[in-house]
Amino acid sequence: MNGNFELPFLAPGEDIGQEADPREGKDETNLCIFPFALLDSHRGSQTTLEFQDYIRGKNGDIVPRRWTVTSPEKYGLPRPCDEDLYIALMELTFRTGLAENQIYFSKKDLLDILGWTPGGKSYQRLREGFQRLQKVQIEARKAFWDQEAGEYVDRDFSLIQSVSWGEGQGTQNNWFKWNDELFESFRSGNIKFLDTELYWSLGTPTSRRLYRFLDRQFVWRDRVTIGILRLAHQHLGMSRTINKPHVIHNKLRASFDELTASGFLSQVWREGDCFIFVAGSRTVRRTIVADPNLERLVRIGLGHSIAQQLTSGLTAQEREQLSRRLDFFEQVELPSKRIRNPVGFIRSILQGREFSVPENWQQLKFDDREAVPNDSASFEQSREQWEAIEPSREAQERWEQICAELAACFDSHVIATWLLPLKARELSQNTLKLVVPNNLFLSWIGENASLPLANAISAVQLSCVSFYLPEGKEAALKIGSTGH
DNA sequence: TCAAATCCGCCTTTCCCTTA
DNA sequence: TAAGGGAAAGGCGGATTTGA
Repeated sequence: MNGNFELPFLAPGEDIGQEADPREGKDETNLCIFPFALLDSHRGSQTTLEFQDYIRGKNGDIVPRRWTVTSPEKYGLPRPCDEDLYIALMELTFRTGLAENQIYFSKKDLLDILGWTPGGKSYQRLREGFQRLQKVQIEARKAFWDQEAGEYVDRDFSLIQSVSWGEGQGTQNNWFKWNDELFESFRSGNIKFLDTELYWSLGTPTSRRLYRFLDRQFVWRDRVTIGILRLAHQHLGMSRTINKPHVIHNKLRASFDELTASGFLSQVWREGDCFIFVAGSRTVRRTIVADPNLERLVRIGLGHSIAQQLTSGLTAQEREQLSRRLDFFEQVELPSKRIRNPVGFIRSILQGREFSVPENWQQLKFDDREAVPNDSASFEQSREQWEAIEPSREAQERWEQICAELAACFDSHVIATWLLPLKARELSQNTLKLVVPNNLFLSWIGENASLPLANAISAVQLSCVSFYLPEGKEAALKIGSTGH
């Protein structure tokens, strides 16, 4: 299940039935690595920003990754306040569960999220911010991972495609549309959680950008070592004229203190020309969740904290039932019924703990797919065999390590949906034996994850992963380490 | 009628750049 | 390495307009 479903259209201003949780934000995974805005509004005349770092390419070669941001002189480059606007727009967008690319808003709501006082120049800043996000062009060279091609690819895009700035109040005439490619990237799962309560509490643009960058890095490790100049110039966007490590260190001291005081960092120190950051207790690793249902609920549109609250305390059996209930909702109810308020619908299911689904609905649904058995008896048999498989503890821990490595390539819901459910049966002779629930998983892994998986296997020093079906039959797919 | 939206002006803050 | 100047944006509060 990849959650690839459409939600019914919501009219402007229509209540989506979700309790807004404005502190649950999202960030596009590429936009937190390289900046798209000035760090300092005082460099207003600048119309180009260039950033570069290096990644390991398809064949293990070191490939330069370039990120060029340009803007017409008339509008200028996005400013720090425009970056805040982007975070606020992401909050708004994900409150509607990615239902539509056309997002309606009230100016007052946006100002509330941004924490700007309604009045003064706030409305003007808002309007100009939209214009700059619309006019900015990003040329990303080898910065986007293409799952189909299995390599990093080039992308040219703006952030916002169109904006309607109505004169009236409310949400009737005020809307914006994300750039199609960017919106598709959100839908493909190239997004991560952002603790916006922490984000908005940070006092300076530098702290906010450092937080977004490090939060992305902490997704798959606790400690980040990075060259001082590289961090300052390529990822934070500080002026290249500030090129002495001690000067940069002094400028970043306040941000380090702020992030340490907030609990996001536990320690940060300088070793030669590098900074070493250690994640603190507030670094939330939501990208790999123990309960895949949680990610699915968030994707449907529930706020993370609400989803967490409603799924906490479920027994293993109830979690399994909920998973099947969500399958039924996504595959049968949503396409066939006119559910006006899917978020409210799902909440009522969770609150009532009513997870039952009609008998044999999977048979009807799965009959269309060659990947699963096409009679209910063999389907049931296969499911029983799958449930009877006891993972080996050592092998399972190794598999979770591999999944953690893959967080650099795939987003949470992808890992939670397609990879974490696999059961690691055995680890012998440096080979990990994994059992997949059905052929659908095999074909997905073969098509989308072969290369990243090979890299991850190499990173945890294994030589090979082989796959088995629940009935014990070995699959043709086998992935070996790329390494050394 | 009242909340939302807009306009305006003044003071504060931020940060690059220069100089000692 | 630190301090000060300067330029530009941000913050804030009050007055006014708009529209449901």
